[in-house]
Amino acid sequence: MFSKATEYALRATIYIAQKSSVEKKLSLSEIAQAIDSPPSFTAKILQLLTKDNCVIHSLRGPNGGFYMTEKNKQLPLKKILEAVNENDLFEKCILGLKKCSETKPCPLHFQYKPIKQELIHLFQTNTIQELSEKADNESLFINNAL
Amino acid sequence: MFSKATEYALRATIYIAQKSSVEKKLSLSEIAQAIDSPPSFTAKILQLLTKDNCVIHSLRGPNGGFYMTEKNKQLPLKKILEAVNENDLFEKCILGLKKCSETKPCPLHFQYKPIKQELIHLFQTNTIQELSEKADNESLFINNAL
DNA sequence: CTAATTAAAGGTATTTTTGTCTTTAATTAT
DNA sequence: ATAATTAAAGACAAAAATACCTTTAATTAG
Repeated sequence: MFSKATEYALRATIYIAQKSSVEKKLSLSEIAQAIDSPPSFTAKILQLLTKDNCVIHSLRGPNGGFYMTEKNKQLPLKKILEAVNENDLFEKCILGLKKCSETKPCPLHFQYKPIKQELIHLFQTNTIQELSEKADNESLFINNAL
Repeated sequence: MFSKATEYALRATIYIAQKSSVEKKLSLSEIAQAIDSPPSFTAKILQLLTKDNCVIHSLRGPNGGFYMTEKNKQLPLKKILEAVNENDLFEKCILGLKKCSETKPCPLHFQYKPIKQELIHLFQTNTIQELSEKADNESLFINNAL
């Protein structure tokens, strides 16, 4: 479904939302370990997420790291997809046809349409905060450990 | 969403269902041109689809080519995904977590679940025949031409 | 001010996916 | 039988995704 980059972006952001604040920043190594991702590759993805301070913030130096403001945490999940340039995933034709549209539909177009819209809805309506709260509770998790 | 290989597999199969029969076989070059895919790469994918004569049939030599029996055309789209080993796509966790399950769900698990099931349903209930009939009609198409 | 710490930036390496090309085998028409 | 035609098989190449590593810049603690 998603690329590894996008999966790491989603997991990392949920983790940062859950554990960080303006006062408490998280290091790259903590994040990568928590979400079970390769540190250096994760660094690249976190950089994308900090572009324009859009989704997460970062600060260099001792006690620096990655963090989110309360405002950031209110952003929809869609913002994460935008940051890693995978926002158009759900807009694409499921058969990979460039010209597929309402007026020139592929054979699956109208059956895929409602599903596509549910996916878009899912990422538009859920805030990062909401997801991180779920990850707090019970058996919900975001790492890959046994 | 899908890999190029899977997109080509779906488009090629729909085309073969639409245009071929036991009496009328289609050459690789015709198929690749019709669905706008690289011929040699498409050959590899068609080979997968002919394994065990599962989805399509092929015959070498003059007037040979690829074709489907009426029985083949009654198969669900899912068979195509199985042939190209992308059948488990919809089973996977949307966050890429190996251990995500009903009892150990990721934060998106229960929201993604119904969507996942609609996708599975879509590929299980639609036969190749049904899709190719849609591609026959009106403005429905399966190539990438203008 | 200096040293330590941390992310940013950029290059490199590996793996996977996608795409191409050549040779072989099967089939058919003559 | 022979030549032509077609897919199968397998080697090879290019591109993209993933992963790693080194240097630089920013920040802070002392």
